[in-house]
Amino acid sequence: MSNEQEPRAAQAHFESRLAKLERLRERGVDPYPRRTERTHTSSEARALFEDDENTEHGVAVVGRLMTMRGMGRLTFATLRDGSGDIQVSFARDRFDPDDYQALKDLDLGDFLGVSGTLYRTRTGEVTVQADSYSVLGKALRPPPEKWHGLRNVEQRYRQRYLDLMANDEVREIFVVRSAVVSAIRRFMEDRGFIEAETPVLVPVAAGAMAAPFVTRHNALDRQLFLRIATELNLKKLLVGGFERVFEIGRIFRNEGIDAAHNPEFTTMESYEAYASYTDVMEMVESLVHQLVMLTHGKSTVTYDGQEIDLAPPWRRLPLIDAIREWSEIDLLSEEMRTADGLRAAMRERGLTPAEDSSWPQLVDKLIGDLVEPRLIQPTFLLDYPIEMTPLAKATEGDARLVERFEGFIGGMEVANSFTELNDPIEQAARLQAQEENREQFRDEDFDRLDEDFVTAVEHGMPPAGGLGLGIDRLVMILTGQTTIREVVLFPQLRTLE
RNA sequence: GGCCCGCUAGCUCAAUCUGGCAGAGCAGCUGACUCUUAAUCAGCGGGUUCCAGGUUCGAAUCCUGGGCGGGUCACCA
Repeated sequence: MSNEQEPRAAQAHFESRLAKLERLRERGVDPYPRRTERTHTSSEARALFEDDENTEHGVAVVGRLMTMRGMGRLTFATLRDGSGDIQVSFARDRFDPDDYQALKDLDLGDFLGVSGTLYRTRTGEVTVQADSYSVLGKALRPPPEKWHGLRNVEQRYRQRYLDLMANDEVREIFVVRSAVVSAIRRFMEDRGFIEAETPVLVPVAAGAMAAPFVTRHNALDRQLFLRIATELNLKKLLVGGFERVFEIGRIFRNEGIDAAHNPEFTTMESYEAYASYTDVMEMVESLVHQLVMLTHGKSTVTYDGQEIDLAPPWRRLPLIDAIREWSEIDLLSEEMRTADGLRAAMRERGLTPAEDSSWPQLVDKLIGDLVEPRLIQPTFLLDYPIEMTPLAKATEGDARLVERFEGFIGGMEVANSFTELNDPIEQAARLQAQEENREQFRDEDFDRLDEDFVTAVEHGMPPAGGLGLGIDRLVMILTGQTTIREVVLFPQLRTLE
């Protein structure tokens, strides 16, 4: 029901529609019937007539009433269904007088069913000449303004259904998103990966460096977390004998909200036994290329005013080289390997690292400030410091680095991959070091030691290449959106009052 | 969290700089109209200008605080 807080004008509109609803009921019309007759979608009906204009085609169409133009004894209306719009016309001489009069009790936004015959109007529009109509769902509130749609950004997010109703280009973004997710699933299945569903509620929020959401299970009387990654459970499946697994799912990180971050977001993680991160690089290039060909029919997209070519091969750039080139800091030198030394060097270059940040945080900031914004064309950054990556295998010949890459497009991180660490003793030690760092730096973002996971690796895990792909950000690139809220149907907002 | 911007009728926007009756289009209501498609024509109604306080004879407008949203910086993989 309409609530009493509501402005008077809105209340009046609501009550006017309620009165029409009552009148329909008084005439014995059920405004919310259980069954619908539909023979054609609106685009099917139009095609049917255009294929053969000389035959009489009877159709029953349905849809939302978008416009209505009454001209005395003749009324035109537009219905919109999932396939598009179709015009219908009501001629008074084809109706019982009461039924024609009752068109007045219809409102924009109502769902209607119309049966009749297809014809072409004098102005050329394929139209259903109605013999009968029925209300399928009376709307008590009006649709957004018909020329300008809904512009208010806050309302677009809070009432996304109105946004979808009014703005075609918004609807198109989510159609593309669906096609992208579906294509990713097909790509993985075609390569022999099987899809897994692992728990969202977990006893330890491990597998990434991020702050978790905390919740509670009453019957078990214990604290649980929402997963911050799907990584560890998927690797347990490698231990169990699946050689190729993936999961498309929501993960949750209790961190800031901005144009590139929503607290819940969707990733595709995959693990392939007997592969390494170089194999994964090729898979990512190939997957993204396939997606851009699907959505654009070519390998290039325009993003934030820049032309980006996603065709393989992508640039491969060692992280250490990237940092050296754009900051002239040699991350491997002795003095840069301490937090104090690195912080001082960053300050000399005009950066503003926090006083209490840990060394991995500083490196992260260095990447974020100086490297990431320059990676507009697709680029793999290779080989990260071991301190910031506890789940990856060390690079051959340099124990300070691990085999890890991140994939960047348009200055955004979209992929993260390791040659997975499968040495249980080293794994336990590396995660233990994360625990100690978290204590020492009071930084909740260090990874956590999950004993169950270590036990699993102790049973023997095959060598593997793993991947995490940020689906929201990929969809941003593929739809030209510069904020994540435009590719998430219901982005997180503060609640009102 | 800092800074900047925004919030006016159901919707899209004016009026805010320079304080002086808060307007328009769409939507709604009444009527006319058998070829409209942003229908048209005639008429009507609709406002706690985000909230609270202040300055003033007078506040949508200026000031202070707050809310929500957007941008940006910081933080955050």
